[in-house]
Amino acid sequence: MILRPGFHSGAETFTMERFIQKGPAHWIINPKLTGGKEIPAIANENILKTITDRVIEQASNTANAEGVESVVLNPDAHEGYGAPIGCVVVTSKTLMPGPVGFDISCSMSFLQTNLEPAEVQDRRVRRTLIQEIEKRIALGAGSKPAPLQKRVSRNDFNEIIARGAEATDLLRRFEVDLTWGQNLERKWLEADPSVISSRAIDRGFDQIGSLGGGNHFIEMETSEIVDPELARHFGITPHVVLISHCGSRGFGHQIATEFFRQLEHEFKSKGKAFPGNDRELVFCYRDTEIGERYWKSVGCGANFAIVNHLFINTALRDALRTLFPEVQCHLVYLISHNLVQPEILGRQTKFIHRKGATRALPPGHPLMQGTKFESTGHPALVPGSAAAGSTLFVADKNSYLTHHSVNHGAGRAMGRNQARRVLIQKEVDEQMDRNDVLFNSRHYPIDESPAAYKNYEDVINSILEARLARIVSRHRPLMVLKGND
DNA sequence: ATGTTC
Repeated sequence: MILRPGFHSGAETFTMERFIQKGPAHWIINPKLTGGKEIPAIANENILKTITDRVIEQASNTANAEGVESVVLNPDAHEGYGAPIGCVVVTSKTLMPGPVGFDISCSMSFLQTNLEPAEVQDRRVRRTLIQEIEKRIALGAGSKPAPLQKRVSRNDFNEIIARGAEATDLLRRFEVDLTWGQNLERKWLEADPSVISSRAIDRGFDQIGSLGGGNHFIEMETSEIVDPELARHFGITPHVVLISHCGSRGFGHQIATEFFRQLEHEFKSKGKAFPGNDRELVFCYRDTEIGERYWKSVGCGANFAIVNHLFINTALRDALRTLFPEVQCHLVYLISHNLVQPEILGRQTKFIHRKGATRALPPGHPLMQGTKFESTGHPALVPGSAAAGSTLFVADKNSYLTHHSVNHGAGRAMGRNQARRVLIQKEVDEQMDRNDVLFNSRHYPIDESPAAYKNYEDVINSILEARLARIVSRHRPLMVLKGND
């Protein structure tokens, strides 16, 4: 049992169990801390220590919001705005912009190549590849139109946010490999550009095909196959892979900002209290005018993010081709971890909000019917850090505990300001050097240092011990590109 | 996450 020292209640001070164990790496937050709500947390004992009082408070605030039926914390849980990052929130009638996040449909993608690790071992080869990628993909905050973006017209942009990966003629024109579309989730919400503000379109227009900053990244990694049968089924081989993390840039941010503002105004004008007195926990009913607009808007954000990611993968393929003209690339999967989607839970369709949570649907799930993942479940990629690399999972028998989700990463162990205070730049850079991981800047962003994240092995072990998911393959970094904000 | 403060 984990004790919470110095818990204050009125005049007395006592210790209280913060978590109660339900199974291997499976706990609930003590209902006395959550107004009686049962909030599961997936964590081994080391990870449990990273679930701070503030995360518990945010999880409790979210669970007690009108319309919320379930909140679950994954091992990467850490403080967010409104709801913690690394959580799943289930509703039936309400939609919540907080448990989706500002970066609507932020996603991971996994591009399998047929390059041998030996072919990119030479540092000069990797250095050249970094330069070729930088020529094709804008990195960092703001708008720095890249070659692919410059070919996008206003009409193209409208089609991108309306149809996403189903805009096949457009994608063909941009030389996106259309076979990649089979391995991503294209049936999104009912996207409708007519509800999107001109400001959101203006912000997004210059940014399609760009990476962004913060924790977004592109990494080249080696592969180690753990489950040969599943790896073969997914198309994963022991060759070099390119994984990337990016979202909907200023477009999704603007959409989210507008809904937070509108809903805050609506709550205030009706004299309605914010859940947990936190304005970032505002919500709306799906069957209202604003609910309808949010639904259609999130669809547009998801479509932007998908095409953004397809453009990035196309640019990565083209960068590889400059050195390896015959290289073959196959998109294994592209999956969002910031989204609300309708999914069947039990017998009913619910709104599953994943905020920094990766969907991991099991074999036989209705949404997998007719796909190559029907008999296996789909791949769920969990990046760790530029030192730890990443792991590709598939759902295991207990994935129902998290409504079929795993964490979206290692999760921050310290805030960005704290990281800048306590970490030493020279040591961060030297660690990358020791690991022979090349990066695209003079200094690795210190607030993105592996040391700023939770221990990846503990995070992975939490997933495995809880039997949420099992490992298909593991990947170690060779080089990383980040926006230098 | 983000033209990092309506």
